[in-house]
Amino acid sequence: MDKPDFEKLPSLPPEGSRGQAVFEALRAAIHAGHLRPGMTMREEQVAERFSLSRTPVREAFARLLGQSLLEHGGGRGLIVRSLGTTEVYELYAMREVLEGAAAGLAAHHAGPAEHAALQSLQERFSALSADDIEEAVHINRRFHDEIRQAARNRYLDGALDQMADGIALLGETTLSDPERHAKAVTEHQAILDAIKAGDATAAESAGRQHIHEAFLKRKTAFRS
Amino acid sequence: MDKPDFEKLPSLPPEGSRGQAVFEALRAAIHAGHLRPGMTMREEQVAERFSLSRTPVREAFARLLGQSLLEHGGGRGLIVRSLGTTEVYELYAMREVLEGAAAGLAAHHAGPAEHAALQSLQERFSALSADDIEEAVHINRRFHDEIRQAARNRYLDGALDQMADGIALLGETTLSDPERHAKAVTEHQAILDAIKAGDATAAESAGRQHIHEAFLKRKTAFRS
DNA sequence: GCTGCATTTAATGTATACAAACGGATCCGT
DNA sequence: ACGGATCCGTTTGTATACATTAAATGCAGC
Repeated sequence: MDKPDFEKLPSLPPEGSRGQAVFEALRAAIHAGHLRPGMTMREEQVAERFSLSRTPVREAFARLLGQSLLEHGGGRGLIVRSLGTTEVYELYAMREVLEGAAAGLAAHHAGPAEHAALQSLQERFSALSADDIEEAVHINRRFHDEIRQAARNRYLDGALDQMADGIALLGETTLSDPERHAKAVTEHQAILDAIKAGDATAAESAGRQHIHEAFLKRKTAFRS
Repeated sequence: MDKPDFEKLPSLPPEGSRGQAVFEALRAAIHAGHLRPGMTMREEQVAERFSLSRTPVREAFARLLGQSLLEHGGGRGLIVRSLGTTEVYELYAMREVLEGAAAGLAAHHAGPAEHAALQSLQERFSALSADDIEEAVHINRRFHDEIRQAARNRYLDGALDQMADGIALLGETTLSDPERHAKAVTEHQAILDAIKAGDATAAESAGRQHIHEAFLKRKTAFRS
């Protein structure tokens, strides 16, 4: 249970209340990998780091606990959750469903502007060299975000946010493998084609398949 | 923006911290219909009602805000969220997906004991007289809960909880109509048959269809 | 009589002080 | 030396007091 490197934590966004700002900062830190599963934090530590009192920190912790990003560590602070193999399986099973649903809904609702945006992202994604992992992750995220927006469903949005939190806890991306990147390009193309054709059933199927492939890749990474 | 009848609020469960207790009490009050959309609450009001300070109440509010059950009412307290027609559409679209997924996963994972439990609930549900709405709602909920448990996916669980919160905000059940009850019996039977047969595809389809029918019923109720 | 601004007021946001609960270490008894 | 109970320190849980902010109100000017 090592301690996080608080120096690297992002500073607080000035918008909104401090409590919400702390919440977002910690969530961002987990997503950025600065806070990793197993790390422990005390309320006072975080409060000092951000030059605040414990009160807004507690508020942030309450929300993070509610989203299962943190858990009580008995006497010794709060712990960044780590996912067991069962949970990873469940996470990907759910993500298959949700990304499938997002693609399906996007096929219904996406307009020409969104088709073009997706097309552009897809072209940039496929043109990337295999070693530029950071950019690949970035564009991949924007591609999926665009689909999510086109789906126009705030509940789906919320559920996908939960998925993103879970994936963040897992750490390393599956896109680090060049072979996986190449496959992802093909899978994205299938999703995009179905969305442009307005074929919800095909889009849903392609979306599910895409996550399923990522899951298979993730599973092999486990055993190594 | 009337004020809630705080007298009818359930008392605090003794387990856990007071903050969590308040959270659950308020959530239960919304589900029970004692707190209805548009009602406003101030921190101090709730604190007095439960003989607490504002601190644990704030913690509860933070979580309720995180789950979009409450929203800031500007200067005048917090407001129980009310759903616009767009959100209702989105809610049911998402619920179709999730209940479908639950049925599909249940078809994979459910064992004989769960088949029997579902069968029993289905028989009790179909035997109900048309005017016993309260019991119908109760058994209906247990039926869906049983499927959810059989699905064995905690992320799906969380997402369905969100759906339940949203439905609670809508108020009246669609089961109040005798005709709807009869249809629901048939639809439940289709889900049950598919689960018992281990046919995930059919189960998912039946689950979606069931929610879709409820949605159609809900839409007609709007216009009245 | 209406509009705009200043004032007032009531609510939330934050800080600090205190209480309770939990773990860990130590000391006693066997 | 080993087991157990107790003491102590640390950390969270709660209460209260203070700061801040945003809406409501009243007044003045037009």
